[in-house]
Amino acid sequence: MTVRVRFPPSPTGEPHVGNLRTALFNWLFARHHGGTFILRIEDTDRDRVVPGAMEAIMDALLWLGLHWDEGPDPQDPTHDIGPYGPYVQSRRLPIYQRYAQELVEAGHAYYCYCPPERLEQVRKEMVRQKLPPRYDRHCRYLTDDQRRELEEKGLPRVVRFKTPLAGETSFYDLIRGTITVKNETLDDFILLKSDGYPVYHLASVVDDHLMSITHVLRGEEWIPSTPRHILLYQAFRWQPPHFAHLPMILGPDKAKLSKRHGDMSVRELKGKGYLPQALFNFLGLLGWSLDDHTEIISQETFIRHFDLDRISPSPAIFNIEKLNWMNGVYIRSLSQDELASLLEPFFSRRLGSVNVDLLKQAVPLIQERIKTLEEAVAMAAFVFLPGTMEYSVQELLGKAFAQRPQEARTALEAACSRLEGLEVWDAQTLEESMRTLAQRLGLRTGDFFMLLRVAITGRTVSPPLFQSMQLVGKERTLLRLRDAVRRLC
RNA sequence: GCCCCCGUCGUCUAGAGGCCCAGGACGCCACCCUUUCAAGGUGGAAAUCGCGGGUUCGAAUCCCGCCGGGGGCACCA
Repeated sequence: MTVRVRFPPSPTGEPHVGNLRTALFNWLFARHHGGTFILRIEDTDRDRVVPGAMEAIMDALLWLGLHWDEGPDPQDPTHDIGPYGPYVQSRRLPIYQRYAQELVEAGHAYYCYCPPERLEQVRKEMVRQKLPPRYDRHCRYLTDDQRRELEEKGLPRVVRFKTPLAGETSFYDLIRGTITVKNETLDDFILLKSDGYPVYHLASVVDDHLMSITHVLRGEEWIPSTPRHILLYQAFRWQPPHFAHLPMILGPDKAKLSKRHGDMSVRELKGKGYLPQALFNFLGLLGWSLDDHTEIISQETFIRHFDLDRISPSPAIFNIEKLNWMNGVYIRSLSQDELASLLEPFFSRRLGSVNVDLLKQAVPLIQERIKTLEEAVAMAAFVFLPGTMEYSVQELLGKAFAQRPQEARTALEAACSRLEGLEVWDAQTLEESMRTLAQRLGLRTGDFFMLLRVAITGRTVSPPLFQSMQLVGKERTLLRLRDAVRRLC
């Protein structure tokens, strides 16, 4: 039997790394086993559906390189790819209604006419008695006459599952082993809402069966509802798929990742300049390991080795520091041209369109200094900015010249006249020239260079000075040095 | 309140009875390199394997209890 797995997001907002990790593990599992990876959109809650969210999810998957074999067509999401469609649940309503009806007829489900207010009341009363807040099964025991009467009133109704009152339900989790729950702790959950839409439990069980899903790999927050799903499979007389509940990804506060952790959204990460390869690698190691020492792992290697037996059952905190490091590793592995073209949009967004050729030349100066693409802008802006830089006199003088600003001025003036006469303007010449000048002035090279650095780049931390000067060019370099002199008058 | 899951350095993890007075990685500290910052190199601090009982010649690894953390309990997924 070939493996068929699915990633079933609900389009209710920005996808975050937790969602993406689930998608990644499903994708890796499918690829490793030569199986099929399916994208299914679970949009059965009309109130929570956010316009554009479905597109955002698809963009995130594509960005990471997780292409699906079946699901909405990325070119045109109103169409489907694959033989088991539609893959958007709101387009499958009649199917769920038919199966709900079947369950009612088979005596596994019943209509419930209880208004929300009554349910609320019941729940409150349960809590007051320190009992789990559950439905009291009122409508389960309606007589035929009562039922007919309510039916004639035309009251809105839902379909509820007739959960067995006794016994227990268990399933084998591929990561955690057997998990058993007493049926008496379960209630008669809703299958079909009064608006005719199915609830998750029904929709996912029906679809997983109809789509021949073999393995359900989902977050561990689903463990408590899996017994209900098992009960549904039994009621339908269907063979349930295998289950594996993945460890959750937690925020730094050790709580489940949610909208509250806004910076963990894929859009945010992409916007800050994390590379998809880095995120892929990082996420792949959150709950899974290749061995006891390998950290940088190619997509091919992941596919070759990924399996469920090396997934850890315990939750993991999303450690952005490690992602930063890993992103730096991947940035350094890029070619000059690749990095330049990735950097281009970040620069032009902040500085207006930039000279791509100049950017390409600037890449070697920043490549090993950045952890995210976004950082490059602040680090290399001085290369592209016209005119003088912004900084304080205090920064310019630093500790070395704080007590002797006149010496700093003299040094800068000397640098100006020395540089003016320079015929060749490359890093090597500049360095030789400035080194001898520092010696002549009796200044420590470090102190003197820092003066130049702040004047030319506007910062006390910058890429190597002379390569920077080379890129900035003679004209702007002199302009900025003279400006620095002026500030010291 | 009830049910379920989880528990090895701050964090991600290796470990499936002796190879472990616990290995790797991020981060942190120091030194080297060095015009700043990085990158790179070398070294270091950092887990009494949540706690307490067993089982065993021997336990991070098996069993029990406890504690702690998290998740679930909707006409949300």
